[in-house]
Amino acid sequence: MAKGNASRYVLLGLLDWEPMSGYDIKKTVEKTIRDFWHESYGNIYPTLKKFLAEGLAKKTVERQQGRPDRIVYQITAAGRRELVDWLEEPPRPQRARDEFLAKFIFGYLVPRQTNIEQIEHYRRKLDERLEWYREMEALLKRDRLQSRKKLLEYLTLRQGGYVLEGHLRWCEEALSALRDYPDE
Amino acid sequence: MAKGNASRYVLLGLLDWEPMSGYDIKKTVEKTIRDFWHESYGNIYPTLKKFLAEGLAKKTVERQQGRPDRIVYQITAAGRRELVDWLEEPPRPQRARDEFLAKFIFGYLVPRQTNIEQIEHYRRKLDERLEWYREMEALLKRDRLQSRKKLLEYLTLRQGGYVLEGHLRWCEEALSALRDYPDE
DNA sequence: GATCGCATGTAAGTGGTTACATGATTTA
DNA sequence: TAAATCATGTAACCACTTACATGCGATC
Repeated sequence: MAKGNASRYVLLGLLDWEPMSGYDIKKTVEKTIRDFWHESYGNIYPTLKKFLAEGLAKKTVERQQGRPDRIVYQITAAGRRELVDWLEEPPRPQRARDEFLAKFIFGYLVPRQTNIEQIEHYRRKLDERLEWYREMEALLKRDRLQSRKKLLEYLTLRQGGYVLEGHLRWCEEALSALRDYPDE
Repeated sequence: MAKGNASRYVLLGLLDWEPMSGYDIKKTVEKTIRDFWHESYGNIYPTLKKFLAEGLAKKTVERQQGRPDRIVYQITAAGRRELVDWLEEPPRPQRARDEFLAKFIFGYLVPRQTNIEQIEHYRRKLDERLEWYREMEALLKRDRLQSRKKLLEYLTLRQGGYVLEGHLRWCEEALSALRDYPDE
């Protein structure tokens, strides 16, 4: 039975994409899956060390001049087995925590104008994500038929697109409802 | 400056709705905001005790026959001040972690049929949420014009609706793309 | 001369969850 | 008679995050 620790398996999955250093993992997360995942160095480096101890990955050290050594981790057969075990388990029900909505629902305690400003701020963030999304979509759309791996990458991104669209529509609805609402 | 601990302020917010026991808080979360929030007793009870120590809430004990005492917590002026401070701060950027998508994107390591089954499982969960959503929407739609508090409650729910819709559409797209995909 | 990118790591702290303990009452 | 509801709590554990430390080379 796999551990409940999803982060572990995401790191294993990234190493299955290709051998990487801890630093590379951070970059890769921020470039490719940042819409639904994040990792900190404080989590990455200790986890990679555990992989070595458990035989789920092996390392090779790349000496560099004028730079620290790169420690590149490669997934092992045992690592891939653990990853597959986890992949086959049904995902655990998500326990949501949306800080924006939490603030929003208690927003009757602050002026209406504050509610509006917070949605506008939220929308600007969404616009930034949308820009990133469009670039990624253009990139992935082309080779989505190459392999199931590519198709799954593309579809994963697409979910982000649907959700973004939903959020943006909501912003418009919420803004116009609040602007129309009479002052108390 | 408010602490980074959002859970704390959600509990304070719920106590602002009305005085409640820890048990009530759990029920209220599951009935009204479960689409974007969750709480465990192991978090609720210690937090309520801290509120007492910090003067953010006060308690009254309701004796009952044949049942344990109910300890009802009521927010204080100081508690409301802390809550408002938090509400006025811009929400911190969300650090997403979606376990379903994490499993999905590495799904090329398991049979295509597993990918399909996991989406179907996911969609069934969404259908359950949709049912709950429709009931709640009918309830809240009526009195959304009563007060800004009600309007914000309704709008919060609406975001859930937009996101649900997006997820459901995605399921259809992903299922048909995967069903069409040739076996390797 | 400051900051950014490269690159690795750790120690202390945070913000919880899980599992357990208790026990009467009501419902299936 | 088993399980669910009511009701409170704690102790052990977990999965991280934050802040710090190091240090060279390149860019602004």
